[in-house]
Parts: sequence; C-alpha cells; structure tokens
Amino acid sequence: MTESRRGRPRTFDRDEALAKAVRLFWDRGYEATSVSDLTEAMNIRPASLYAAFGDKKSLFKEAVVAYQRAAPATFAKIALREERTARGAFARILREAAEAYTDPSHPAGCLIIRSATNVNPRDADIEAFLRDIRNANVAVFTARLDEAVRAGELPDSVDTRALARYFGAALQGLSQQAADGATAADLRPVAELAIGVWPAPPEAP
Amino acid sequence: MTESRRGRPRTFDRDEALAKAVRLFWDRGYEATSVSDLTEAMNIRPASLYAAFGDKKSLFKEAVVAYQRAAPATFAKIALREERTARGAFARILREAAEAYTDPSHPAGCLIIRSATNVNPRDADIEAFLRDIRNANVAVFTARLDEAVRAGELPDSVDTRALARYFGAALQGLSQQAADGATAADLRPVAELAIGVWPAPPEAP
DNA sequence: TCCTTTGTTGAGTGATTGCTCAAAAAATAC
DNA sequence: GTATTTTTTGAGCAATCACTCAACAAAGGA
Repeated sequence: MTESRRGRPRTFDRDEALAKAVRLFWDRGYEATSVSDLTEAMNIRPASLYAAFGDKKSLFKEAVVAYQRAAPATFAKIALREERTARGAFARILREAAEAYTDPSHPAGCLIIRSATNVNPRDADIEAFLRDIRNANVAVFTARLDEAVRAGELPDSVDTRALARYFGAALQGLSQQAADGATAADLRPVAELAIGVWPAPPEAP
Repeated sequence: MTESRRGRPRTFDRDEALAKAVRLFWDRGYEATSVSDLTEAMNIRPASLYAAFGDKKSLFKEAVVAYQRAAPATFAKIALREERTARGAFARILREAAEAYTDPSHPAGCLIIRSATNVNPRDADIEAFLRDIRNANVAVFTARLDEAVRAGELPDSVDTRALARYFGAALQGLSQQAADGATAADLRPVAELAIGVWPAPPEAP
C-alpha cells in the first residue's frame, strides 16, 4: 500500500498544513480567507499549495472533512452513538455544544455553520456543499428521533422532523452566539432551556 | 426646511437606489456584494454612488438602517410594543419570524443576522457594527423579561439574561434555517417548540 | 552515471476589487 | 447673459484576487 514514492519529497507536513487551513477557514470563512493568507499560515508557496491540494475550493472541502474528523466537531456523533436514550443524546449534544463552541483554544462556533454564508454567487457550489452537510445532520437527527418513537421513548404524535429541525436551529443559534462573543457560562443556561422542549413521554398503557 | 437645491439635480431616486442596495446586501451579504454589483442594480455609475452614499461601508450601514425601518424587520419591535404580556410578545415574535424569514417576496432570513459573518479582517468594523445591533436586541429582550418579573408574570428565579439570549439564539437559528431553504411550513412547528420553554408562572401566594 | 519523477521557487498572469478624477452637463444665483 | 454649484460620465487608478509557468532541486530506478 505504501509504495515507495519517487521524485522529490515534500518539504512540509501535508496534514499539519491542512490543519492550519482548517484554522483559518474556521476563523474567517471561505471568501474572506485568501490564498495568500493560506500560503502564509501554511508556510508554503502558492505553487506548492496548488500541487498538494488542487485549487482553493478543493482545499476548503478537504479542510471541512478534516474538521469533521477532529475532536471539537465529533461530539454530536459520539453522543448519538453512546447515549442510550434519544433525550440523553440530544441533551448531551446541546450541553457539549455550549462548551465546544466557546472553547478559547480554537475559533468560536461551528465551521460548517459559519464558514460559507454570504459567499459570492460564483462560489455557490461551496455554499451548497455546506448546506447539504447541515441538512444531512438534520436528517440524522430525524432518524434518531424516529427510532425513539419506535422504541416507545417518544409518543407517536411527535413531529420528529420539526423536533430535529428545532435541535439543528438551536445548535446554529448557539454557534452564532458563540461567534458573537458569548462564553460557555453564557451558553450553558441557554442549552438547558433548549433541552426543556423535550416532549412528555407516552402515557403508560 | 426644503431649501431650493443648487447645482445639477440627481437623476435617480436616492431612496429607490438604497432599497436596491438593501436587497443585494440582504441576499449576498457585505463582502460578496461588489460595488459593481451595486452600481448595476442601482443603475448608476460608481462616481454617483460615492457622491451620494460615501464609500461602500457607509452605504452598507445606511442600508442596515433602512432595513430596520422597513416592514419585514419591524415585527419584533411592534410585538414588544403591542402585546400586553411578555409571553404574548415573544410567542408572537417567534411565530412572525417563521413567516417573515421565509417570505418569498424578499431574501430569506434576517439581514442583520446573515449579512456580515465571515468578513475580511480589514472590514472587522462592519462585523462589529452588526454584532452590536444583535447584542442590543438581546439587551432589549432582557429588559422586557425583567419587566415581566416585576409585573409578576415571571417568577423572580428566572434568569432573564439567559432567557433573552435563548430567544435571540432561536431567532438566529430560524434565520439560518430559512437561508438554508426551510419554508414557513417547516419553521412554524419549530417556532412553536421554541415557545414551549416559557417558564411556569409564579405560584399563587 | 543518466533518466524520470515529483516538489519548490520566484516571477508574473489576467481579472476583479474598491475607488477617483477631469471634463461635460444641468440646475440656480446674480 | 455669466458665474457658481452640483451631478454625471467614461476612463482608469493601485491593490488584491485566484492561479500558473519555466527553471531548478531532490529523490528513486536502471
């Protein structure tokens, strides 16, 4: 699998450079991050960037994938996997979002929520790329809530699509608040309030 | 007051041109709207734009003020003024946001929430300008909730700042969902869920 | 050794950005 | 009429945008 590579070896660590790009895109978004900002932060020349990552759009998409695999963005997936009940999963997601989105060791909020809003029409495909991820996340939420209905955790009468969209909107609101400067202390009670909408369990038969 | 103006009169309607600018900024945001986009939509030449509105930043700020005075953005202020109870006011704000943010006769979501995220560092003052408006809105919400506590509509134990931030975040989530393509039918039940966090009234003495 | 392959370097591409200027045009003041 | 004031026009400014290319450098294969 790891065939010996011919030609001159790369002088920089590709993953390390990609991590720098994630940082910049997370902080400034797609449009406001220029290629020269990127080459400066990654400490490589433009031609090396293009040789290693294709064009700016490809680099951004790869940065999004790297972001999704990194620790601060995986909390939702982990909560859905580990928590036994849907209520437990969504409560944990909101509580951990309040922490993760305000962690001062990295840019505020969620890269996928923040970084490709208001882009130039010529980059509409980038906007669509992130919108599709966001909508896919709402679909995952809906599936988990449907499962909870089947398991008897939620009554049949619950509109799972609406509830899933509500949680998606709550996360987006938390992300925006964090980007506007809210701290973890500010957002913790907001997350608790958001959890409060959870429907009453089915009546015992 | 209307002193006779000397010099060559303007060949375009300033308010009409400003309305076109509002439309464009609302749709694309500050960065992604170029001056040549603006001059084309307003049907004026660059020098006329600069003579009438100053620079791009001044035009944007004026567009934000015009937006805030126009019908689709005033629903919150009107609800706070007209509704007798705080609960009635916030319920109405969320319900009307679901409608206003998805009205197909204008761009989706809220201009003040959408249009200056991820801007270039050199335009950080524009980002701060909108952030201040958003934070001021949360302050207005807090004041209304404090009033409700004093009036006995809400118990003393309620964290009004957290509740105000929650409603701000809910509106931001609705705006983002609308920008991602959600319809009024999609957002109505989300608004109803969001209203559901309203705290129980104080116990009768 | 020489060839092939891959990467780096530094200069530079055309396009677009926000913005400006001199000259002409259209109004009022005298 | 002439002078003054303001706006429009069309051309064009420097800076930045994403991106590319020819020359050179450093590795493996034969």
